[in-house]
Formats: sequence, structure tokens, C-alpha cells
Amino acid sequence: MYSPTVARASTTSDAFNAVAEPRRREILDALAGGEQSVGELAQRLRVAQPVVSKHLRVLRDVNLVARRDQGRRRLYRLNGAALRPIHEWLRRYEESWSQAFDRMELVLQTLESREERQDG
Amino acid sequence: MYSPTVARASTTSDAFNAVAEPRRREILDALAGGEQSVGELAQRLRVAQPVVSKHLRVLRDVNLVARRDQGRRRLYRLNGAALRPIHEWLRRYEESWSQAFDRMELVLQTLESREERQDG
DNA sequence: AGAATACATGCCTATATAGGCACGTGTCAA
DNA sequence: TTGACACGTGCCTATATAGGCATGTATTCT
Repeated sequence: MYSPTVARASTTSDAFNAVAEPRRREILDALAGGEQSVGELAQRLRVAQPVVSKHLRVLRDVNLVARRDQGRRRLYRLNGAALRPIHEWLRRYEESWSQAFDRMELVLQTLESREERQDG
Repeated sequence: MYSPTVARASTTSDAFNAVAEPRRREILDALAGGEQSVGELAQRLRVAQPVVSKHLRVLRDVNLVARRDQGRRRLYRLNGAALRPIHEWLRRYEESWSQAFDRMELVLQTLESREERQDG
């Protein structure tokens, strides 16, 4: 017998599901800019704090973000490595749309953008 | 003024959601081996035909697969290009697990820590 | 100590499936 | 023409959220 019904794999089961939710991608994108508190995220994304907390909960369950306490604030930071399974899966199809990668170019661009951030 | 409730973006809205479902990834993986009919897929994945048809419907809606008729059979083929948006989004995080970047990251963190001397 | 602040959760509602089954339609074999 | 096939869908049930609200807890401020 099968499980009678399974609406969908739970979002907490893997990165694929966690990232399927647009709001969560926004959160990750925001955290890509650096560690942030729940309140900061809520303000930036213009959503209620509980909403952010819940999404962060999901992201944390799949290890996409890590938390650090700072007084009464909870600072969340990105753990991009958890996205790797998705990337690995996509690799198989990558050839469908791209000729070649210039990884160094990407690294350099990232390096530049980070320096810009530091300059403020 | 929000939609009172939105369980989740519909799976037909984008590739992210379409791919969040494990069974659908299996289907895509199977199609990576070449064009196949619904029946062949059902047999290979050991699932009922209606199940496959429905997943294919979703995949087709987001343009992840294309269909071709051959007599009474419907041959589906992969359209990997539709996965590109996901890949593009991931690109931003790719550095997180890239070996080449690890060394770069070390340098960056060192630079950052020089000015971030405010954390406990 | 008392109040304010920053979060995490629980509860509740409406929504969006996933999969089981039955069935309608188009196509090919006899 | 009749029957077997190969599919696509509709209907039904149970499940898994997303977001709104209110509340409990821990930490910091006055």
C-alpha cells in the first residue's frame, strides 16, 4: 500500500522544496549580503516578523542558513553550500543552455562586489 | 490586502516549483536519456500512468518538457533550457562550494575581519 | 523591578497539491 | 465495426503549507 496521500514532500525535507518558495529565495538573496537579524529581514522584505521567522525556520531545517545569537537578536547567515545538491542535479542539464563556464570570471565579479560593500 | 492565504506558489508557476517534486525530477532524469512515451515512463518509474500524465502536465506547463504525437502514444522530450532560471539563481551561491572560491573566501574573510572588529 | 524589544510558536483558515480510480477520446489491430 | 491500447482528466481524500494574530520567553533598558 502507498501512503494514501502525500500532498508534497515537506519543505523541510530538502533544499529543493525550501527554495521553491519565492519568499525564501528572497531571504537567501538578502542574506547573501551578509548576516542579518529577523527584524532586519522582515523590514527589508516588508513582511511580518512571524512570517520571516517561519521561513527562516524552514531554511534552517534544511541547513540553508545558520543562526547566531547576539543579545536578544538572532543573526542569520547564509550557508550556500546547502544549495549544492540542487546545483549538482542541474549540472546534468547544464549543457542544454550553456557552452562553457568561466568560473574565474564569476569569482572575480564576486570579489569586486564584496569590496564595494565594504567601501559602503 | 494580501491574498488571505497562499499555501504555495502553484507548481505550474515556475521551474522551481515543478522541480521541487522528486517524482518530477525522476521523470526529467529519465527523459534525459531520450524521448519517451507516458507508458514507458510509468513503467520505468513504477507508478500509475495517470500519475505520470499529471506530472508531465505540470512539466509541460512550465515548458520543461515538450510533447510529440506518434500514433496513440505521446512522446515526451526534455527541454533542459527551462531549467536555466534555476541555474542562474544558483550561480550567485555557487561560490559557496566552489573549491577555487574557498581560497578566495579565506582572503576575503581576513579582509573583512580587519574592519569587523566589533563582534564578540 | 517594570516596560520595551526581538523572536519563535501555536492556532486557525484557505489553498494547492499527489495519488487512487473511473472514464472519455483518439488510434491501431482484427 | 469491434476491441485493445495509450493517454489525459475529473473527482475525491488527506496532507502540507503560507500568512494573520496572539502569546510566551529571553534580553536589555530605565
